[in-house]
Amino acid sequence: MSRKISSAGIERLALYYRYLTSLRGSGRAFTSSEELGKAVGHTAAQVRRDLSCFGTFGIPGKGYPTAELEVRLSEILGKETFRNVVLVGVGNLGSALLAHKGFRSQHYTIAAAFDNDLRKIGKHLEGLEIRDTRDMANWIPQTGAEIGMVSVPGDAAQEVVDALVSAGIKGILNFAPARVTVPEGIILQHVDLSIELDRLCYLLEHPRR
Amino acid sequence: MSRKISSAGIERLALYYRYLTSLRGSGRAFTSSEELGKAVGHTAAQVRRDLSCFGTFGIPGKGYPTAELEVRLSEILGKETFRNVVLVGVGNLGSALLAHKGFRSQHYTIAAAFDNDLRKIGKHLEGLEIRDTRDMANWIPQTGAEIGMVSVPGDAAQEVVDALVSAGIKGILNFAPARVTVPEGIILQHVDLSIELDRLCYLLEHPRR
DNA sequence: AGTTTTTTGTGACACTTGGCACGATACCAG
DNA sequence: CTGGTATCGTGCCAAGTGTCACAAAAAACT
Repeated sequence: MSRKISSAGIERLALYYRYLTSLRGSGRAFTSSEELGKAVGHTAAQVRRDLSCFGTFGIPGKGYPTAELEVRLSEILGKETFRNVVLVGVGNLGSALLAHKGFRSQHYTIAAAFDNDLRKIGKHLEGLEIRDTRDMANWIPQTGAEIGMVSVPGDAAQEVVDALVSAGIKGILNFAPARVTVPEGIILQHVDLSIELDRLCYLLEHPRR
Repeated sequence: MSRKISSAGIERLALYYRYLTSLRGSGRAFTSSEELGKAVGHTAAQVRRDLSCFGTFGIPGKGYPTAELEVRLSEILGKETFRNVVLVGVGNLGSALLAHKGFRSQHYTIAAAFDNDLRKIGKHLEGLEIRDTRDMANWIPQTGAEIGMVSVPGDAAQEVVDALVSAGIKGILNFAPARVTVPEGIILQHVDLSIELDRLCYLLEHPRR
């Protein structure tokens, strides 16, 4: 067994988990790789390969026990408990992230929000006081957050990321339209809206096969 | 020459383009694969490989002419002209997308916005009247938009996507936390915020290498 | 109990993708 | 005009990723 899971595989795991939670109330005790595959748009073999990276919980002839698999996936994905996240940049996108209901159902809580705009600092949004970015080093450690979401203008991104790292943040989700660098050991993921559109356009105009 | 560009490669092209536009005012007439690579966090060889998919515009010993390369990339990415996009779902995230300044600078215009909430329909946001989702079939063709962004709750996503396809939309950027299916020939891309966080968490807890 | 059915886990394979290294090519200096 | 230097384009290779197909195992049925 045991191949290393790919980055795309992690995404699939999260999708399997989401499907299992949606199944939770239905009384279904078992599901199959085929069903899981259909639910997330991949082949049954892909599902089995992904799951096999973490041991064998399937029962030949029967499938996967839904409850058990859900628990196991929540462990693998680190969702056994709620997880605090901090947000920097309370503009349009940042506000939307603050208000986003989906995070909570996925066991994420935004524990602090920061901005450098004096007109925003001190205001409350979604029950959270917006604080000065210069206070990040003080506040972030108290929250226990290891993850930071960055939604500031592109030219402020590197500076903010550096400050987050100094404050002890270990993983960063960067929504700013700028490529930034982080020290060794810090995990960085980009979510770049314009570039997603660009990719879509390219694929529209250059049909594959 | 000429290998097919990968999906990740398209993203890199968009980054090269972004870097070149940032260079525009600087008077630099040439750049090199090494410089481009450094700017977007990849190797020089990667840059050359990506660009070589579309012909040879580099000059050995000198590099790439910035102005010419920028034009060529804008053609490849379909950015010669502004492009209309429609938005469905004017909740938190949808509003943020409407207000997002970055789209305009990347030659995208949101030409219509739809929602099914009667309290929102008819209101104006960012100079755009929010219309009833049931009118999509009438309005979308007039906009000439080929791309739709979907930011509705997960359980409404498939329905909305189907309606967009019926209205002639060819490419869909789906922000809803649900996997949807589209007919052959329609391009679909997912941007799933919770799953990006999940991936980050996984990578935090399972250091690679 | 034995046979059939279902579904898993995985070895093998094919394909994709990124990196290296080197020949080719254009500019530049003398 | 000739040699030197910088940089490109690309053949080749190595690593990573998804698919297929099949043996093995559990369950269901008679």
